Amino acid sequence: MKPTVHDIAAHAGVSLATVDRVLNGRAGVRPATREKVEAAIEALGFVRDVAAANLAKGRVYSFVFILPANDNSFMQALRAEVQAAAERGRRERMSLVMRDVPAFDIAALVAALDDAGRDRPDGVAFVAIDAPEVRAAADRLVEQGIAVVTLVSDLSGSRRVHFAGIDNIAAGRTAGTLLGRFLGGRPGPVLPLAGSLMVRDHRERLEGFGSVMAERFAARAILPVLEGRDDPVETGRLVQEALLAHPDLAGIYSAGAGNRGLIRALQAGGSGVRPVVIVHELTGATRDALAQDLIDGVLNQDAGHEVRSAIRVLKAETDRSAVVAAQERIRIDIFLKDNLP
Amino acid sequence: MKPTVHDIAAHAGVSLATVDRVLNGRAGVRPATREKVEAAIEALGFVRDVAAANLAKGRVYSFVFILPANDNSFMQALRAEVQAAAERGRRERMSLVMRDVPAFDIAALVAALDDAGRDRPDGVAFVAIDAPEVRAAADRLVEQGIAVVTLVSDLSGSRRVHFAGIDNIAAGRTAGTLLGRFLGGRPGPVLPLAGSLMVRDHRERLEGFGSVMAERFAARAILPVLEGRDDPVETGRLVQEALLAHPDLAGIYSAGAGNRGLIRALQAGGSGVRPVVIVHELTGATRDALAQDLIDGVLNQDAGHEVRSAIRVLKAETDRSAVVAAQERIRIDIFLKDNLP
DNA sequence: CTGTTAGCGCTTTCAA
DNA sequence: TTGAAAGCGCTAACAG
Repeated sequence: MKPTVHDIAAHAGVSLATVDRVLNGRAGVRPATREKVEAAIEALGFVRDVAAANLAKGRVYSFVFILPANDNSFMQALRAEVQAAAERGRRERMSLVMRDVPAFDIAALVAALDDAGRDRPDGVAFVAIDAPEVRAAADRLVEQGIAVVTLVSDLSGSRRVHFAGIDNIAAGRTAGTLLGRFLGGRPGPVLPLAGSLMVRDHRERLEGFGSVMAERFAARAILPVLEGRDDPVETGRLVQEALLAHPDLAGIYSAGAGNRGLIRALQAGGSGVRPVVIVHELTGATRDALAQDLIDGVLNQDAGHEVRSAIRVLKAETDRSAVVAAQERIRIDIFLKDNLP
Repeated sequence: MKPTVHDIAAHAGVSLATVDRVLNGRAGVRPATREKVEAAIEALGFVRDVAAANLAKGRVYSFVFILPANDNSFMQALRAEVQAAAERGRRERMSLVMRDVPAFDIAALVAALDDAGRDRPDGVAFVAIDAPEVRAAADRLVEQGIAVVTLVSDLSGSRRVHFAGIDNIAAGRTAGTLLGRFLGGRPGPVLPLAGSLMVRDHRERLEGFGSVMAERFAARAILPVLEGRDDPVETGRLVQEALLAHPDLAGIYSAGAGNRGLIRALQAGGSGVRPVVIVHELTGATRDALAQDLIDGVLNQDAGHEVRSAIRVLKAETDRSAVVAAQERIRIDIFLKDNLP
């Protein structure tokens, strides 16, 4: 049978309370006593039962998720995943509240972070805007002993314990290789599209994309980046114009959201061979477009995985326990028509 | 505060024991009483605390993993993941034992399954060989009330509760599209490679591969499948011969293991442009080959994910609780040089 | 500084 | 058919 606190108390010749104090690193134990207990723990190979401990503590993990009130499909999916996790959480001694903040609003995000801190939750997860004020606010939470995790978009130089999101430079490079190789010898320029170059993830994707194109497909002309503000209408308009301006357009890489507009423009595109298209995020629209051969590949980050991972990391941080590193690496999923889930 | 068994006992005007009997569907409760309790559960929105229940039961989940004593990198990785999970399990009231059986040996696998059943574990996970005898043995376990999960390779028509592995037909199709598109207009035939056509996963991969080639790249000549028995030496020899016999060989799809041999043959290949190569399973060898531009893409199944998923499903089955379906779908990971983990 | 004792939420004898 | 009471492994007052 696995040894329990009782066994180690007996073995060390002390009471349960003392064992508990040593186990939890609380003060008020004479060094000699502490050593006896530690020796017993070592000797019996004791590992504490976290479930029992949490039960005794009456612990309820309390986490706050702060998400941008952005209306694109990806953010909707992310919110749905947080919601689902919150519901499951009831079964597992976890209270998870979700708060919306206006998108791309630094002041609002800072306020939300400070606000979240006031309730003294065990952990906070949020989609970062990469700004010094936000970094400072995140660090204030860490200062209070609250575990902080960034979600989808990271915050450089901050003391957040973890980033639950993909490597966007690698994603951009992957898109570049896919697009370059799918194009093969087909002539014509390539159009990069983003939501906004102010957002770190889009910027990094284009950076990765650009470097691969320069390294491996140097002959290919790259048009200037168009910014569609993650808005389907705006994006659609920009693409339509580009298709007219460049009848020989060979490829499109859409690093941002608003792909419904891109897809509509492609459908309307009409005559000629359509360009090779790689986009981000598997949504209803991009999924259908892939199935109908309107686009060629979708890079995706799994919102469900990101949310579950953020929760696991926050829990582990609260318990001071370890995570399985490999499980918390968010993959860059590549979907072709053939491996749609 | 979340309602507990005490609350519902009070609300229903019965004792804890009766509540427990109803909760666990045990006999010996008058229908009228049962209904009172069920009404209280409903009214208070009670959800049982599984951790507390397991503590009280002194439950230790007991699972057996049966893996082929196959020496390729993938199986080694799989065994390492099971080992790691077993170690973590000590912390989480789980006893996980791993048993080896000779690879591709139906009788040995059947014996191992029957043997596992004798210890009456809560669940068994194993890499299936798709044969009627194995199916019967698996069903015998299910009959005993043991949860059964197949791992990596599935068992058609059996009563296993879950398959923790990838969709191999889709994987083959994906490989086909990648290879076909990477080839573009480059002339020359394509060589499919497998470990053995007796194994279901390899067969399915080639099936998917073949259908995509026929549908979308009909002009491309496909050479007869070569079987390398998942052995590096044998596979290397076959590829070397093929390279000599077909100097214009344009592509290779390796659906099985033994890729070290393939890679060596490619390195030796020397003169001319090397074929476009897509293989399965990210190992040390395939990873290096990808980084060095010796091969073009790796399809992968995440052994760690498969093992963790199998465990989650077995646990859920034992507890009669639900899983997050999306979390248990094993992805077909696609790795290019640019998104290596 | 250390020990005693009463739980956390649930299950399980053993009586009634 | 039902209930009282003890206890799973751990923590947290409260004494001493």
